[in-house]
Formats: sequence, C-alpha cells, structure tokens
Amino acid sequence: MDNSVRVKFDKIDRKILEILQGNAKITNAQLSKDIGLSPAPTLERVKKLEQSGIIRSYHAKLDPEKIGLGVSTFVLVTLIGHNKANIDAFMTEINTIQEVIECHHITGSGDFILKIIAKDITAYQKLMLEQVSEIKEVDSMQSMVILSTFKDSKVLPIPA
Amino acid sequence: MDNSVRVKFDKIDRKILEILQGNAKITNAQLSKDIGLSPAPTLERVKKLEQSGIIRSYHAKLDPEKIGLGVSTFVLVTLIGHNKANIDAFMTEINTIQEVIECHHITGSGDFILKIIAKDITAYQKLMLEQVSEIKEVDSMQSMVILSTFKDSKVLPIPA
DNA sequence: CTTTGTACAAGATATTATTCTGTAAATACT
DNA sequence: AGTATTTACAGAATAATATCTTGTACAAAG
Repeated sequence: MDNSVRVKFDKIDRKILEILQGNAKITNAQLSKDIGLSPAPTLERVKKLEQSGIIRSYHAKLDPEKIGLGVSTFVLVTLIGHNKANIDAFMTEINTIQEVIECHHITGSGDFILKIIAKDITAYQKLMLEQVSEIKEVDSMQSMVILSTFKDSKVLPIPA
Repeated sequence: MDNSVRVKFDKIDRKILEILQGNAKITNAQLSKDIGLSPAPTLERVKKLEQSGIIRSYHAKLDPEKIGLGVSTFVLVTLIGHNKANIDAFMTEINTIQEVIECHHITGSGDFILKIIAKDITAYQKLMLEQVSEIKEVDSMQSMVILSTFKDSKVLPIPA
C-alpha cells in the first residue's frame, strides 16, 4: 500500500524541479533551453507544478553573518506532558518567536527539535531565558550550537 | 569588539530582504510599491544586495510529500576521532550523499547533526546502512525521525 | 479508422525589467 | 557659510521576458 500523495510528473518535470530548487531566478527562456522545450510548454509545466502544490513557494536565501546573525542552534525540547492540549499550546507560543525558524515534532529522546537563529550568544541567552524557557509546557531543553555549516542544500533528492 | 561581517543596509533594504525571503517571485514593480519607491532605485537596491552577498541565492521550495519524500530525520553523528583529517574525510563523503541535505558541526553530545530526507523508512534504512554507516570515520549515530513539522520559516529575523 | 485530447512550436502581444536622463538632497571640502 | 561632489531618486524610453494565441502532430480512446 502506498499512502504517499505523490502527484504525477515526468522526467521533464523532474528536471524543471531540480533546476528551480537550485535557481529560482532562471528565466523561462533559459529554463526551456535547459530542458529542451520551447518557452510556451515550459511555462505551462511550471504553472502546473505551482498549482498542484508541488512547488510551494520561492524564497531568497540570505547570508546570516552579513545581516548580523552570528549564532545558530538546534534545541531539543521536552514537554511536561505529551497530550494534545500541551503540544498545541507549545506550538502557539513557538509560532510567535521569530528567532525560532524551525520546529519539528520528533521521535527519540526529546519531543521537539527547534532551529534558532540569533544575533550573538548574549541575544541567544536572553531569548532562551525570557521567551523559550518561559513557555510553561516546556520541561527541559538541550542546546547544540552550530560551530559551522558544511552543507545546506535547498535541493531535495527527487525519487525516481 | 564586533567581529560580525555585517554589511551596511538601511530600513528600506531590510524591508526588501524581508519581502524577498518570503516571496522571491514578486515583481520589481510590486516590490517598489510595497517599499514606497519607484522601480528604478528598487531594482538598484536589490542588485546591490545580491552583489554584496547579503542575498545569496533564490530557491523553489517543494512539497516533500508530493514528490514522494515521506521520511525526514535529524541524525546526531559522533566521529571516531576529532582531528581535522577525520572531519575533512567525513565531510567529503557526506557531500556525495544527496539525501543528506544539511550537515552542521555542533557543540554538545554529538559532533555533527545531519538532516536527511528519503522516500520511506525502507529507503532511509538502506541509506543509513549502506552509505552513512559505511563512512569509516563514523563512530555512533542517533536518529530522530520527524513526525511532523510545525514551523519551517524561510524568513530570518534581521536584527535592528 | 475516426475522434478526442494532449503536448508542442512559432509567432504575436502584454508585462516586466532595465537603462537613461535629469533633479534634489545629503555630504564633504574649502 | 559656500561650493563641489556624491548619492538616491523619479519618470520616461527601451529592452528583455513572460504570456497568450493559433495551428499542428501525435497518442490514446472509442
């Protein structure tokens, strides 16, 4: 049984998706050359990929250092209770904190893993003490500070 | 002492960056309206932000489920040795594995944290056994499977 | 076979990006 | 203060690009 909601797309669509993941600013004319079609059907395919929800959105990727963001971390968070009410309350609070750029519910030792980005260690400490720790559903937290990032690919490996 | 390599940008640039992080496909005309300038200086500002490296790149964000990627995980990896040679060797191997979309060197219990995405649990297991575990510098691994993602923001909080 | 639908190319049109020119304001220099 | 220089901007002209339209070939369905 295959529960995946995979939407139909062919080899050409796959190539479009690969290119657009790596470079969203490519012109339709160039994209059409790269995939070997004329501009019209190329654009039609891109539009379909957008409408079907395969392509969700387009984003500019910034250099964190150059905008004054020097500290990135992963934080493992355990909640005091694992019931739905607590999880919902936690999520609601987390959503209001801009510095928390990711929040995933996970298996394993912790309940959640967060990705947090801040100006510096001082700002990070303040954020953790005054905002994250203050969420009443939070039991324990364990921070892992990112020393350096070796890979940060925006290109997902599309299965054959 | 401020070691950050922050590049100069004003309130208008900040607004541009916020908008472009959330929607890279906005037209220059619309962007100029949103920030209250005419198209010409708006485009000039965007170009400068690109040239200065503040804007690194533009990417299409796909729906993992719809392209058949059902399993995402974080993996804590400990290496057998912490010297530079081992770390370099590890990184070289990791870079060849498409399913590893992120790799960060971190403080704390593990040495590295990876973000991995695969078709399903079977494919994930195969990947871990045949590729990641096979890297000879790897000592131990601990997987955290993502059950659900509550937040995955592509918008960094730009400090004032 | 015939029909229907789909994907495509080529060209026409519309939209958008980009360049150009001139002006006003801010900054630096004397 | 007064002058020169630079910078940022608006508006208009131009260039590039996206988008639409039309017709054709091909594949699938009947």
